[in-house]
Amino acid sequence: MVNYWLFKSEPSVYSIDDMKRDNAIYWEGIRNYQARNFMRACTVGDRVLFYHSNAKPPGAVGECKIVKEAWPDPEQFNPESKYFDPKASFEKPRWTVVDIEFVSKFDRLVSLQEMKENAKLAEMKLVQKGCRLSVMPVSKEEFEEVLLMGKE
DNA sequence: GCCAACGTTGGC
DNA sequence: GCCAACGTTGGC
Repeated sequence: MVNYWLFKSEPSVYSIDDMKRDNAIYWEGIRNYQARNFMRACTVGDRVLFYHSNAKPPGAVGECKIVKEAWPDPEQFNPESKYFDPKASFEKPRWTVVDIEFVSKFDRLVSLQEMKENAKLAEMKLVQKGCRLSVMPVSKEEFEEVLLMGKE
């Protein structure tokens, strides 16, 4: 079964254009348990909305897919990394990454405001107040609606 | 740059 | 286990 997700990234740190250039990466640096647990539920072939947060304007900009399921985030073991976690060990890793691959960049950005204004997306986690999750599930219908909004 | 909404930490 | 203090996220 295919699941649908939304991954947030700050474009000043890593944008959809970086994603397009690199083609496939592991999604490093998630340090929130809820987001981590969603990543652990990702399966190969799941579809991902790529979202620009802290941007002007914030919004969905493209599509990716899961190509490798959860494995330990190597950054947690690296003292030089800003994602280093002294409480993590090889025996007991705390944090997880998944590998994603670029699928497409939207013709146009689908802004957060547009998504809030679309009645079909009223139940979407993203548009609900106080949602700061950087990895979150999306329904099939919501995913397809956002894809449609990103065309033309 | 501000600040609301959370999540995490650590003293007790 | 409570909760105050602190840190982070992310829209505006």
